Order: sequence, then C-alpha cells, then structure tokens
Amino acid sequence: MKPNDYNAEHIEKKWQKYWEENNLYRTEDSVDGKENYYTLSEFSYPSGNLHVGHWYAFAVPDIFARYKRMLGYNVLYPMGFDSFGLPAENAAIKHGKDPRKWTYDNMEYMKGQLRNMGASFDWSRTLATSNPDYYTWTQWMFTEFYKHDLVKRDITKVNWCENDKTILANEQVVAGTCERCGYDVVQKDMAQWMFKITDFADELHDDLDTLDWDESIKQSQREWIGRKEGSIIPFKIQESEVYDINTGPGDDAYRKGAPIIERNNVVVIIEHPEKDEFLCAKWKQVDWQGFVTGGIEEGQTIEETALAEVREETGYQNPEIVKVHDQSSHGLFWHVVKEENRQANYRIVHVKLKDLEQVERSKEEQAIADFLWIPRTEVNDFLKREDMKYPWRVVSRSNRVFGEYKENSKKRDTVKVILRNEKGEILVMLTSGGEMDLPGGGLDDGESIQECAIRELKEETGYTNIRFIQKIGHNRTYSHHAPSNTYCDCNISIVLCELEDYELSSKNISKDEPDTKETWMRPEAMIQNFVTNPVYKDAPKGWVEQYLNHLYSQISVFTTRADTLYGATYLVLAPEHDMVQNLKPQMTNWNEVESYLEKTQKKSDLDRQQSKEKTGVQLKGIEAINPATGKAISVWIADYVLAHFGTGAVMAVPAHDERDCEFAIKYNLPFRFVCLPSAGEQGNSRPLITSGENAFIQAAGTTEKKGSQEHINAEWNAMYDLLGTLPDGVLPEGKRFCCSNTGKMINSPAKNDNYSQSGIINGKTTEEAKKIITAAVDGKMTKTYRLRDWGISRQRYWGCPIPMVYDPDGNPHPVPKEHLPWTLPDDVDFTPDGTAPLSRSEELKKRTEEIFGEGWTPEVDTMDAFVDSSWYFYRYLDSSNSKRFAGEQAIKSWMPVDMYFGGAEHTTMHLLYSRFWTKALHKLGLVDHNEPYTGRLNRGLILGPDGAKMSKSKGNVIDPDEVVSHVGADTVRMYLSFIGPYNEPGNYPWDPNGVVGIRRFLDRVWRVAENLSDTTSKEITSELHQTIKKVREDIERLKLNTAISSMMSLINSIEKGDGIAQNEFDELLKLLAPFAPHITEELWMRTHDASIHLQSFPEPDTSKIVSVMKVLPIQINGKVRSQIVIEEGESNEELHNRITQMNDVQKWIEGKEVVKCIHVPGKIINLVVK
RNA sequence: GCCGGAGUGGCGGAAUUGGUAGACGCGUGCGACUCAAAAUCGCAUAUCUUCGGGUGUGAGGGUUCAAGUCCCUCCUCCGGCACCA
Repeated sequence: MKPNDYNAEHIEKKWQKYWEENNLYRTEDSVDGKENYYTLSEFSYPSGNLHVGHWYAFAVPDIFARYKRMLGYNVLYPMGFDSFGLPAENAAIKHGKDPRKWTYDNMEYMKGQLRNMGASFDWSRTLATSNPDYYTWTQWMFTEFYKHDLVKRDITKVNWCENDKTILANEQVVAGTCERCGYDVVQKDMAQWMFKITDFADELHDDLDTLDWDESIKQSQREWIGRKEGSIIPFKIQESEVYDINTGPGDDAYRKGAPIIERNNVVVIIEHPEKDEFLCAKWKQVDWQGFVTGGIEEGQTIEETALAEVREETGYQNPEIVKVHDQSSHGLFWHVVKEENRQANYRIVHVKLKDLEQVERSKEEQAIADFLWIPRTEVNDFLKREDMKYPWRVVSRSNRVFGEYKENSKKRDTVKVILRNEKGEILVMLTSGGEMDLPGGGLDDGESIQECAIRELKEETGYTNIRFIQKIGHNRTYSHHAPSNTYCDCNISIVLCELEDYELSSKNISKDEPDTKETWMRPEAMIQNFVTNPVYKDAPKGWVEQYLNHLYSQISVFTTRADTLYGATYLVLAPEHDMVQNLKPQMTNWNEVESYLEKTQKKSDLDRQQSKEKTGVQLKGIEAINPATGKAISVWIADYVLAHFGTGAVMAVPAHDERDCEFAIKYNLPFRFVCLPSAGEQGNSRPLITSGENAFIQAAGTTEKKGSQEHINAEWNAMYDLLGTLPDGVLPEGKRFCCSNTGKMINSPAKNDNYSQSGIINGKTTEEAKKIITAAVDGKMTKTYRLRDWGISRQRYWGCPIPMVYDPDGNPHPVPKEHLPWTLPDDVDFTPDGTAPLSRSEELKKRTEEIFGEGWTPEVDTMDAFVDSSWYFYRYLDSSNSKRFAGEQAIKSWMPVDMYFGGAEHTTMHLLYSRFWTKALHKLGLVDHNEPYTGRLNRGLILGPDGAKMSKSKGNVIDPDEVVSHVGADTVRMYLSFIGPYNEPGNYPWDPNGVVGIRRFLDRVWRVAENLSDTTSKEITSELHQTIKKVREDIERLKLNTAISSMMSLINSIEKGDGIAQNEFDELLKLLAPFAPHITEELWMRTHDASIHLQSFPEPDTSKIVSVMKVLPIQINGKVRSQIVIEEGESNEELHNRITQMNDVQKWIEGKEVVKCIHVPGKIINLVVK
C-alpha cells in the first residue's frame, strides 16, 4: 500500500480518538437557535458480541442522526444496555459464571465494539437497566403505579411444566408438551403481579390514530388489543327440581336422574357449649379429618339420626338441634370402616351441646377416631382444603349468626345492594376497620326498596347511572353489625343493580363515611374475603351465599350477532367458567363433566386450538332460558369456547355460525334459521357451510360443477325454497346448514309462535336488530378486548426485584421510597429449580425483617425484563439524576421521541408496554405527554449470504469485526444502508461481494480527492446539485440505498468527465459525511480546521441545475420510436412539423393519419396514428 | 378464515404526481494492465429475433393517447390475528 492510499483502519482509529477527545457528540439539553431532535434505537441485551444486526440497528440510524445534526438540529442519539433478563441469565448459567460479572464484562467489551462503528452516541448519558441507580426508579414507578391502582396481584393461568417445575412462555409450549423435556404442560393457577394495561385499552387503541407510524405497525397493535364490539346478553338458569330428603325414605331422597347413591347420611357439626370451637374427628392420630357422620336408618328423621350419632360416636349425652340446613347435596364420602370412598347424600345438621356430660364411647368408635375441639378459624381452613370434596362447605359457615344481641336491637328495614359492572364484578365497600361489606342503607319513610337501593348507591359510590335489575329472594331478618359495635335486628332486602357506565357525580357522594373505599371484586374473590376476613367472622353472612347463588343463576354471553338471538338453541360455556363449579350440585352427570374438565385442563391453549374436532359435554340437569323466545335450552361445556374471551360463554346459533353448526351437527342439536342474507351480501363466494351427510347441496340436487357460480346459485335457491316451507325456521334433520352473512331478520318470532317477544326485530336489518334485541332482553352493548393484563412476575434471579413485602397476615405493602433501591441480593444460587431463586436469599429475608418487623416476608419474584425497557428512553435524558427518574425540564425539552428505530418483533410487546407506561406516567402527572414516540420505523433483517437467517448452526454468521478489519467501518455502514430500503422491514441477505462494491466507491472518492481539478464543468456542477437534492429527499424518507446510488452516479460522472474542483468536492464530502464519517473527515481536514461533522448539510442550488439539452422521447401509439432535442422558444406547431419530418417517425406514420399529438412538456411526445 | 404489505433481470433493488421499465451495486462475458494470478480499470449485459422488429414488471380482464403505477377477478409470498362467539 502506498502512503497516499486509502487506509481505512488507520484513519478510522485516528478520527474516533479525535472525536472522543474533543467531545464532538456530547449533547446539551438545549442549544440556542437549535431545535431538539430525539433519535432513538432500541438498546440491546449485552449478550457478549456485536453482530451484523447491531450494526444494522445502530450504524444506519446513526446516518440519520448525523444528517439531522448537519441540518441544524440539536440531536440526541444515546445508547445503553437492557442488561436484566433471561438471555443474560441463561447465558450465564451456560457459561457457569455469575450473571452480574458476565453481564458487566460483556457490556464493557461491547462498548468498545460499538465505538468502532463511528456512531455519534453521547456516551455520557449511557445506562444499564441492571444498575441500582436505574432500577431504583423502575421500582419507584412500580410502587407509584401500585398506589394509583395500576398494579394488582391476581391469580392467572400459566403454562406449567411438572417436570421442570417452572412456568413456560407460550412460545415454549410445543403441541402441549414442554419444549425442553417433552413432558405434558398443564395450566396452573399462580399468583402474579400485573400491570392493569387493560385500563388503557381504549386509549392505546384510539391514540394510534394520532401517530405518524406505518399503517402496518398500527394495525398490528390494533389487532393485538383486539377490540370487538358486541352485546352481553343474560340467560337465566332454570332452577332444577330437587326432591327434599324429608319427603320420604329411600330412593325418593335422591335427586332426579342422579347416579346411584349408596345411602342418605347426616353430617353433624357439633358446637362447644361455651367456647367458639367445634368438635372434629381425628383419625389414626395423624390429622383431623372431618365431622361426625352417620347413615339415616329407615323410619328415622334427620334430627333423630343426628342426635343419635352424636351420642354414639362422641359419648356426649346432651346435644340439641340448632338447625337442619335446608340444602341437601351429594358427593364423595370417605367411609372409615370400609376404607373406601362412597357416594352419598348429605344433610348438614348443626348441633350444640347443652353441656359436656360424656359417657364412654364404644370400642369400635374409639378405634376409629379421636375427637378434639378445633377453633373456628381452623375449621374454616379445613373447609377450604383442596381435598375437601364435601359439597357442604358453604353451608357450614352460615351458622351462628343470629339472635345473640337481640336485647338492644332497633328495627329498621334496610337494603343491601349488589352492584355489578359489565365484567360481572361486584362492588364492595372496605371500611376503615377492614370490614368488607356491600353498599346499603336504611329505607326512608315511603320509599320503595328499589328507590332506596338506587339512592343509597348514588350516595355511597357517586355513580350516577345505575339500573335496577331485581330484588333477590325474600326479606330476611338479620342481626346487623352496626359501626358502634352494637347489633340490631332488621329486615334486609337484597337488591341486584347494574352499572350502565362509570360516570361519577362528585357532589352526591355521602360525607358520612369518609373512610370507605370501594373495590370491584370478582365474586369468588369476594367470597374469599368474606370468609377469611377476621373482622367479618361474627357479622351476618348467611346472605352472602344467598345472593351469590342468585347472581350465579344467570349466565351472560358475549356475542357480535345479537340479532340472531332467536336462533340461539343452546349455550356453551368454557370448561373453566365459574358456573360449571357453581352448578355442580344441580348436575346429574358430574362424573362425566369432571372427566372432561380433567382432559381439557391438560391441554394448553395452543393445543386446544390445534385440535379442530369439537368436543363437549352437556351439563345435564341444567337448563337456560333464551330471553327472546322464553324457551328452555340445553347448556354445554366445550373447549372450543375460550374462558378468557368475552364472558367465557357463548350463545350457540348453529344456523348462523360455522363453529356452532359443526358442534350442533355432531351432537344433534336444533337449528333455527333467523337471518336471511341480503341479495347484495351473497357475492360470488360460497355462502353456505355444508358438512358431511348434512351437506345442503345434496338436497339442492344440482349437477353443476362444485364451486362454480351456477352451483352456488343452486345452493342459494335450494336454501330459499327450503326456508319457504318452514314456518318457524327450524331446520329438519338432514338439511342443516349455516349462513353467517348479515341480512334481514326472519322468524323472530315466527307466526303462531308463543315467543315472549313480539315481532320487534322481524324484517329489520342485522345492525338495527342488534340494538333493539339487546335492549329488549336487558342486555348491553359492550366492547371486549383480546389484550390481557400484563403479568410481570418471573421466578428468576437476574431481574429487577419486585419492591413489595408482606405483613404477617400476608397482605402486600410497597417498599417505601427511602428503602429503594430494593437491591437484588448476592447470596443466591440462581440455578433454576422451579422456585424463585430470591426465596433462597437469607440476606433478603433478614433485610425485610429488620426494616419492617418480625414475620414480614419479601416478594421473591423478579420483574419481566420488558418492564425495564418500558421507560429507558426517559433515563437517557438525565441518566445521573438521583432525585427523579429524569428531570422535568429534560423531559420537556426532549420528549416525545422524534424517531424510534427498532425491530419488527417488538411491535406488539415492547412498543405497547412502553406506550402504556407513558400513559400511566401521564395519568400520575409525572409527564405532560401521552405518547412516547412520534415516529417509529421498523427495520428489516440481515440474512446470511445464503438467504437464511444467520445462525451458528448454519455457519452463515457474518462477524462485523472481521469485515471491518478488511474494508473499514465506513464501508460496512454504507453497505448496510445500500442493501435495501431502510424504511421497509424486508429481509436482506448479506452479499460479501456487495461490500466490495461499496469499498470501490470509497476508493474512487479517495482517488478523486487525490486528483482534483482546477475547475468544474457546468454539467458536473448541475449533477452535483441534483444529487444534493436527491440525497436530502432520500434520507428524509430513509431510502438510504437510493441516496447512495445517486452519489455513486455522481462519482462515475466526475471520473468520466473532467474531474471536480475543491469547492464542489467539499460539497460532495459533506453530502457523504453522515454515511462515511471517517473518510470524509480525513479528506475534509486536509484543507479545513473544524470537523466536517460540525458543518451544515449542503443545500441544492436549483439555478445551477441546468439541462444542457432537452431530449424528449417520441412515442407513436404509445411505443417509443425516436427522440428529439427540443429547442428553446419553439412552438408546438413547429415542433410537430419537425417531428413528422424525421426519418424515424416517417417510417411509422407513412400512409396513416396522425389523429392526435400529445406533448407533455419535459416528459414525452406521443403521436396517435390510424 | 380475517386484516395489512409485497410480487420487476442471474441476485439486492430503482422508477417520488399514470409519461423512455430495469437507475445504482453485485454477478457474468469480453478487453486493458501483468511472465502469471489477484487487485484495478474499460466496454457489454431483460428477453426473443429472419436484425425490420416483436415480447416483457405474478395471471387474466378493464380504464387511458400512455399502466410496474389506477379499477375488477384470481394466484403466490411475507407479517399480524385466529375454534374471538
């Protein structure tokens, strides 16, 4: 190499050092006269080595940042590391090193590599999410979100591998088995911390319209959020007939259709005469197992049996009946003597001992069991145990609630209101004493129960739009636990109301109860609270079960086709639906149902979606009422209905829904056709779903080719013919089909039908009918979302600790700010064994107890790494601030991000999460903007030279360091920009020869610089300014490939022509500077003192763009036949004459007539000849 | 199945509002330099051709003086969603 040759390695090192020493890229928060511009590229995991993907992600946007800087913007282009998370931990495990050391070593190494790109990062602002001074703010924001009700702890279903004892992500589940070990994956309930991202679902959806992003990115987000509009329609459950056990002995006691039950039993709950304890049986000295039970002998009453069993089994002589609970049920029963499980009917009898007079028990009884007195709380625990199959759990809690304090009572009629929202949640009030209650109050004089309920709700909750649904059950007399710790006896009516919307009226909120906090709870969660809350244990709660039973006596379905309600012939629930468990006592085929539940539990979501064959089980003994027709329909469970979509229940309309059709044919369920497709809706596509023997076309009897228009028409005609013969739309067997098109309603109701609704929707269109029928059946128009709350708990070590601690009662509390950062402990063996590694840290345990007190325990899960990356763009703005996550002024001057470069794989997760984060910060008043990124660009992927994704196993990985050492960083940067348009996320293969092409170009630039001329020709000057214009336009659009190609053309012209003078060459260098910062700096500094990167970007001088000759193509009948040089000032007529004289043209128009001559100035001339 | 986006030489890709399709680069061929090779430089390179011209932007139709670009139908690929009620 000659001394004057282009030596990339040398000059790149030289100028990188110079820039660093001169702080060329230090970015101030504001510069006078310059507008701020925030360019961001997604930071990366410190996985150890920079690959070509990093260059594509960082070096190409650097061109854009440099360009903006030369345009006069104050540009921030920062870089950092997403240094928490699975990839780092897995890699650390694999390499047998401490993840902390491994991660930080990698970061140091990668920083060095990043410097070689010649990128204009401001390193003074760098960050790493695993630094305590970073994650202290992650934790602080978590606790702030918690305080503002944006965080919750909830139990959700997760994929669980029994073998590895760990949670798996959906992607790790392959066909229902674990990706790693092949073991079956089950769905398991686990408590998780979650961000309530669904609170922002509408905003996240609607605000997309305000963003200047590529439509495909927005569309992906919309689909991920998955908003659907439809109706929620309530279906009442028909109460099943139950024979009371008292009506007769023997078989009469069994419920209709129930499986054979061995006998009728009593379960006796024995209460201590003085203490708050119950007598329980302890068998085989190991564990207490239950209560005294016994069989009812023929001719005996329940009371007699109960008292006899107490005397026989316990020896206590003086029991008295408190209550025989009026609900009978059946279930499995462990028979101690026979040592086997048996089916039996139970009656629960509550007995209280008058005294403790006791005689010796029989030897047999002594052999079986010891008896012991157990405190009430333990009894409750026992009743909640997983293995408790006894169905009398609930009943047993309803004892001992009335009549204790009647002396001081004052009677007043009151209401308790169950206020329900559209999600089926119930509003409860949490008073300052921790007591859980429903809103309610006393009836004023002359007020109806309904009026009182709505008035009280408005006063207590502030909600203005409340709808009365129904009064539940009868008035009941209860002791009411009043705030002054006295009890009064009163009639309580339970009223069910529903919220129409969430509008609040602040002035109507009662001032009486300032300590009251309202919470929405799911009914199951509510039961849990009522049962476990110690404050509540003596308060009346019998009615809790009662109103929940009523609440559960209906099933709400979500449908987008409410108009077809008259065609709903059965209901299908997801197997996980709450009602399945709640209706268990009424079911006559529980065994069958249970085995189906077990089967589906084993399947993952993915698995369920893959097996297309629909399966299901009818819930026998259960019937629902179609609210439109008033007719009873059957209820099924099937795993094609998904628990987490809509309400987890669907109304099945087999005649108008493909899936319902398939299911109904399989199980022979009725079809009713209620919507006639409009003529315009038929289209050319095949309208009918036909299936197996029911294939409708067979009835049509056509001979046309299947799939042809004629065949389709025949189907339609056959359908119309058939429907004409069916007065009520009920399809006969063998002619069952389905048509999901919209249209006009028919048979809703049909003639001579006794349906409860008169013909309010018959003849209406689908859209009209949806609204009318929804209102008519007390349904609601609503929206549902695919988006689910964001669960962030991970049973991993290398992540941000969740800053929560639990008091001795297990209640969570946020770690206060003064104890942040809540540091990640060091004394942990992080090898995964299924439990959270932090649970093994002694230091964390000790720390928690020292700060919060004895019995307090730390949360041991860490956060999903997506949490760390949801706000990092704020930290760059002020990365050393120890008072705030970022200073307010810094945020104001930079946010929102003007252009965010990233991978398409982050479109739905990271991009959505960080948008949520910004909206949450905005809601808390911490930032003044509502969206984090104004611009977003998804980049493509660099493939290996073979066109496949780069991977070590394929051996097609390109090592950028190696390429750089051969051709230089400038070449690699430019090649990556040249490979394809950066504004379209395509896949571009790396072509080793293509790199050489770019290097040749830079060599030419060098050569031109070595051979500058004294003057520049007009043509080159013109082309230079055209190039300037084009390059500006192209970078602005991020079509860097064409910007480079135009510069190549210019260099080609310069070399072919008479060269270029210093002045013009300087312009070219500046044009090239963002792309190739090193070589341009080297050539520029030969004649200048200040860096080229501090210069302004060239502006095109249009006056210098001259066309020396205007050559226009001549077309004849649209085909190019010749060219002509336009002369200035020539009239159209003169031009036309000149053209028709031309030999090239003559040839084509000879003997023909020129009809028309179209002259588009500067573009084309077209002669039309005949 | 639904919703986006795309289909152009041997390859990556140009063609910004309908106006000369294939810019620029790679590859290939020929030539120069060289004892030779590499590197470099120059010329050529959609395709068929009877050398007049014909045909060409996934397929077929349409609008227009003129269509890669606009309209209709279909096919393929990529991305997102999906037993979503």
